[in-house]
Amino acid sequence: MATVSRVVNNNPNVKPQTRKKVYEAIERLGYRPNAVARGLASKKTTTVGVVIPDISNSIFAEIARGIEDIANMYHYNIILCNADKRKEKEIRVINTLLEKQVDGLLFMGGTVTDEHILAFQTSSVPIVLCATSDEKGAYPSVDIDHEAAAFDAVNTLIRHGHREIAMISGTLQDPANGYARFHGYKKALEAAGIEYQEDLVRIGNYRYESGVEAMKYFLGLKKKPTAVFAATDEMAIGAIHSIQDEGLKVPDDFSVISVDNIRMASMVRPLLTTVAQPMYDLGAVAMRLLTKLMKKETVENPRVILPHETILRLSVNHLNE
Amino acid sequence: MATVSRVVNNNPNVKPQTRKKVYEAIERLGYRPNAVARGLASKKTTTVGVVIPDISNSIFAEIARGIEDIANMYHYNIILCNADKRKEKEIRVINTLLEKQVDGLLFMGGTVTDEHILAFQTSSVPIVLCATSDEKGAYPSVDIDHEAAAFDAVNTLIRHGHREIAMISGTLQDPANGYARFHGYKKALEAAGIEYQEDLVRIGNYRYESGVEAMKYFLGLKKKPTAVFAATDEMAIGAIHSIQDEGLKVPDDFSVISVDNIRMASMVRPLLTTVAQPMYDLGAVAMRLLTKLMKKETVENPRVILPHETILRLSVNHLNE
DNA sequence: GCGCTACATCGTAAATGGTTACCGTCAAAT
DNA sequence: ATTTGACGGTAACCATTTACGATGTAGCGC
Repeated sequence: MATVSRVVNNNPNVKPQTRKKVYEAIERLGYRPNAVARGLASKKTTTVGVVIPDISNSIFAEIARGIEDIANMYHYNIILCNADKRKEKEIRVINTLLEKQVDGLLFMGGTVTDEHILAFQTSSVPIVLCATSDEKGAYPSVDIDHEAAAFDAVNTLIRHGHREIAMISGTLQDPANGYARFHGYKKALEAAGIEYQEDLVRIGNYRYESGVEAMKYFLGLKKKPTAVFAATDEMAIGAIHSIQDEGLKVPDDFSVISVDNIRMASMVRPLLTTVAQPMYDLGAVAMRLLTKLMKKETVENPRVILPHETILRLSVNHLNE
Repeated sequence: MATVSRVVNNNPNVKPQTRKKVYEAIERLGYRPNAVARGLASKKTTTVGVVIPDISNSIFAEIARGIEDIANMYHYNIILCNADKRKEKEIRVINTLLEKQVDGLLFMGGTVTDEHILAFQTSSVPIVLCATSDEKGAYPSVDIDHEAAAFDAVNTLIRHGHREIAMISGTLQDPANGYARFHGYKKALEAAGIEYQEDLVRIGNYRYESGVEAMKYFLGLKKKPTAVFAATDEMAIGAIHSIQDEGLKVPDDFSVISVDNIRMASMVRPLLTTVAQPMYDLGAVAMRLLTKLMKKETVENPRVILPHETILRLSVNHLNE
């Protein structure tokens, strides 16, 4: 028994000849190791839990792909749970994942509240936050600097001569895509000495339709902006179509910029100028970090901020050109 | 011990008073049931394996969402494995999933070859194919009728007066999105007495760019088609933009139709006319079927074909209108 | 009131399929 | 002959489930 265990686990302490015999028997009997029994005995399952808001959202799907690729590389499997950013569902899946004895946990979600922390604390396995972070910074995380990304986006608008800049924001309750990006907008305005005007920002829900709606509102203003910054690409694309549906042109009549760089950004006309967030890498780096933690390697910086990059395409113009 | 097991599993054979004491102890000790040990003893893991070509592909992501929702409803978790339609990776993940003692397997992939069948046969748990099916029809599956969907798409073009209809196909090696849809195209042509012309079909790789390329080719033909059928929405959108980039109009100069109905289809101008495939439902129904199989319920029809529906939007016009 | 039966409740121990610490054996080297 | 190291076997252990048996108690007939 022990010998079989050794050959299956590639333990060197077994004579090649015996090893061969074991392999033959395995073949002959159609033996398949039972990972559950192995997990019980070894206290390792080589699976990690991933809680994700919504796998059908292309951003998270891309992150998930990064996670899975790296997990696979290190011979982990992942258990995927959608939680829709609903707190009580998040807590629930965290607990079932922990019951399943995952070797580590990757958490993606909007906000991490005190209740989340409480759930995390009952865990004996490492946890890393992906595309979020906790207030206190107590947990390892990987994310981008949303505020800086938004700042850069608005700033490129400003550098193109725009001063009447509207924003289609997410809800301010959302710390990353909402609050932080909105604050980046405000700061960029402030840094350029432009006064913040409340009626130049609308709150959307990140979806295409809400971008269309918000833009309709701006189009109806007596004093129209010359450019709009959308918190996400999808809303930006909605805004572009809203503009075009009125017979106006992007970027001639309005410049549009946003943050994300989803694939669709290069599948619209005009090609969307946006600040890219490295989605695949967010997942990949988070998973890599988790593997280190699971191996109890010491990691220098457990809170990593990945760089963003503004991608100049065709939806932004110099004003009066 | 047995009593604790009983209360944790809601077995009625335990005095309410004892039950309460157990709950108290659980609370006090912070006890969390170990699902791995439970799995070993009960031979059930309440997790199912899902092999998927690519989770970052929006179609599969949507299917996956359907799978996960239903799985969750029946208290299963899912282990997600990307296999990129690469046979040897598919076989590999099937085996590791089986080692992990999943209670069932959901397989999505391009082709199911004899080697797949061989791997399936070693399984003691039910397997259902989703968005594919095997030649012999030996395994439960849920899919749409790709050929009929393509037929309907081409037929609506024909009913709009078009007779010079190009196709942007997928590779003919791919049984569903490739071969079947191509054959639907041919049959629709044939049924309308239109001669099939080889230089009116181009093979793409399902991606936007290949749609752009293929359309460029058609645009360069001396005798241009008046309409194009793309095997997938993404290629259709590429085609639309290719047309627009030449200063031509959809649908005035060219009609465009395809199959899929991804979200992006209603996020382009003009809104894409397409034959909708119920992606979420494909996943949901497949998972529901699997739950029945896992419970050893007898199922009337293990090979389900979900209906498709052609969605008339704005990318198709009557010819000479 | 007694004895018996039946049932509810609970505990015991085997089983699940591995890993691994520990020990014994054997052959080669010193 | 003794030491050493490679190799293989034994058995404890992992945290549950579950078959089975033990215990206690209530109901019933007499």
